[in-house]
Amino acid sequence: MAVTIKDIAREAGLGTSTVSAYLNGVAVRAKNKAAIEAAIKKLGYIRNDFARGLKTHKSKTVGIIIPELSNTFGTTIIGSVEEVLSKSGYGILVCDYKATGKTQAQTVDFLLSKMVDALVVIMPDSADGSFLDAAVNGGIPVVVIDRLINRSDVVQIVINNREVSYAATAQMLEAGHKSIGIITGNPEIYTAAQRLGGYRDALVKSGCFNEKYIYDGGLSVEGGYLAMKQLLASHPEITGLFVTNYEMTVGAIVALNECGKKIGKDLSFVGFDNLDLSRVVTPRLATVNQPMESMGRAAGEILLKAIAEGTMQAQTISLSASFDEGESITKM
Amino acid sequence: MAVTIKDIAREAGLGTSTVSAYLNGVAVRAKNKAAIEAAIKKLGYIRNDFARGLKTHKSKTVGIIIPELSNTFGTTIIGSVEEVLSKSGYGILVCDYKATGKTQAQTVDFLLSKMVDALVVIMPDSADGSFLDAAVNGGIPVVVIDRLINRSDVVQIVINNREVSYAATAQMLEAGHKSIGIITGNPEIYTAAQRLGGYRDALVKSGCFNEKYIYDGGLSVEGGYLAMKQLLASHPEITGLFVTNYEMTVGAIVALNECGKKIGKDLSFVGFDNLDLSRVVTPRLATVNQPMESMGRAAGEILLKAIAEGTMQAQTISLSASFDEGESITKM
DNA sequence: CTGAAAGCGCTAACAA
DNA sequence: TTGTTAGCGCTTTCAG
Repeated sequence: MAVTIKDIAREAGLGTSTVSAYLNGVAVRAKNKAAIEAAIKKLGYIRNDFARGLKTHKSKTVGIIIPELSNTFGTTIIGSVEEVLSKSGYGILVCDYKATGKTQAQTVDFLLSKMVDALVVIMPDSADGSFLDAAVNGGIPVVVIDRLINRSDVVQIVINNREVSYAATAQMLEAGHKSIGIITGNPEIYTAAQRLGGYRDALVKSGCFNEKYIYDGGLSVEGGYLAMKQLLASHPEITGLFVTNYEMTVGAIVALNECGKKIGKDLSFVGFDNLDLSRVVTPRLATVNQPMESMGRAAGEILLKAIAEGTMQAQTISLSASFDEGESITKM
Repeated sequence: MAVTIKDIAREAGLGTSTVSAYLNGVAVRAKNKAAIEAAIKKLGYIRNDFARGLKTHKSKTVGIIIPELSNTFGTTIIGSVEEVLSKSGYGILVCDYKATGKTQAQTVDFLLSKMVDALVVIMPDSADGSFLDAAVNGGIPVVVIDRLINRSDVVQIVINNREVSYAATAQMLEAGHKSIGIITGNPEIYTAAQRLGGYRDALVKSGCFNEKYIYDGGLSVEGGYLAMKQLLASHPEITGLFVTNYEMTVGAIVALNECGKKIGKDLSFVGFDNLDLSRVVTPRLATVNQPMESMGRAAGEILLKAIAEGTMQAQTISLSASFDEGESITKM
């Protein structure tokens, strides 16, 4: 069928192991090297990684699991993971499971049968980490990003959600706002709970906390939009708002525009993640910004090291998000 | 090492071929089926796709080549390709080559050695399609998306760039604008040339064409930003603007905001791709919208069919982009 | 319907 | 250094 190492060996008048050695960077006599290179070019040889992987039990690919590819935070992370890995010759096998109705566990099995050397899980479904059993039992290093799960045998990378949310909320309090709302996600989700926690801490401390000002935006553009509309209708006294992810921030702003509310003027606003959006809105949005590139790069480097050393130090890494004041918080 | 089909066979007291048959959906005696399933569960068997692929010459993965993962158009396409493919049990191997300094040809080789069953190329570098030689010679079906290349043996999916750009420009002409600028990319790039062409056609036809009103925004946010600033400085007489991709649209709007120019009021504006952005800008942006989901889905379906049939009908498919009037074009 | 056995293309001893 | 050879785990004839 395809041209194999055997064909090259015959063409070059050598044994297969010599060709294999050359292919793997082992020293080969100069004239043989030339002969092999000529044969490879002539026959158009391309290595079969399946045969190699079958032998070596290494695939030089890492699996990436993400709920959906439409999430900008997620794709940004994937990009920086890939950048690090590809420099070492690794490829990434990306699986989104939401749109396909698969579970995380099924996705892990799928990736495992593709012999991935490591796994990156972005935004795991829940704190229950049992879906990673097969991977961990198989000795595959795993890095989880964005949300903590109950496992002490993987590396987890998160941000200081609570602190930065506290800081964002405090900023509005300092500007004199007393009625501050939040649009967040289901509190069973780690990040949503943490971000709500920081918001709550700040408000409770200053005696301004009001349970009624908490809205669930389902982490989606649509949910953020709806939550914003509801908030405007039921609590017009609110003068400050904290929205805790990018998609909901987009939705909330659409709703504000539709209702003719001016950001900064009618409502002080803190959004999440300074992606395309906040660069475009007037006035410039105050935002909490996650260090996505660092998160992805860290994941890639940790995995590369783990693969090379055959072992990985389980740990939880908390990176710091930054707060950009923008111009959307007005003094009362 | 790992648990193999042999272990299952022994555990179930059967031959390996029986287990293999079961695994591949071939009928097996009920009691044997039960025994196999029990053994699989007990031993935690996961199929080794390398061994299978080595035998079958199929990997059930398709390679995706894209310049960079930070491009929203690209990741949206990837998402819908993946959605279609994963429903048939295929995985995607994603390679971005810009950030890693690789060439497209190297990326093709990399993917080929990973035994991908098909290839999707999003936004190829140039019209020179020779980088696909190895893939096509290897009999692998290829779909190219967004930009045409010089090859008659692959499927190419593009949009009606010229027509829709003509329509967008005509819309501003009809509103009474005479001085209409464009921010576009290097005309050596297929889409940039086509979009500029549509713009030019419309303006030439109405006698309003001015070479000086053409700005190169390098297809990037930064480039769009800079081009917008230059345009405002050198040609304040311009009252209408067409920006020909998403990133440059973002950049241009940032620049307008910074300069205190009101969209619609000070400058009529047509952007590209109604992603998060245009939903958020006030007034609602007029945009040319590419059918990204359809493009990705078409690519996935064509490839699935090509793999199943072992042959693919080369063709160029032109899908229609739509034009959304928005509220950013004002009558003069 | 089931079992034995021959490879798929490659790597890694081992011997030369 | 280089050639020979034995598998890696699976599918797939071919008998039974």
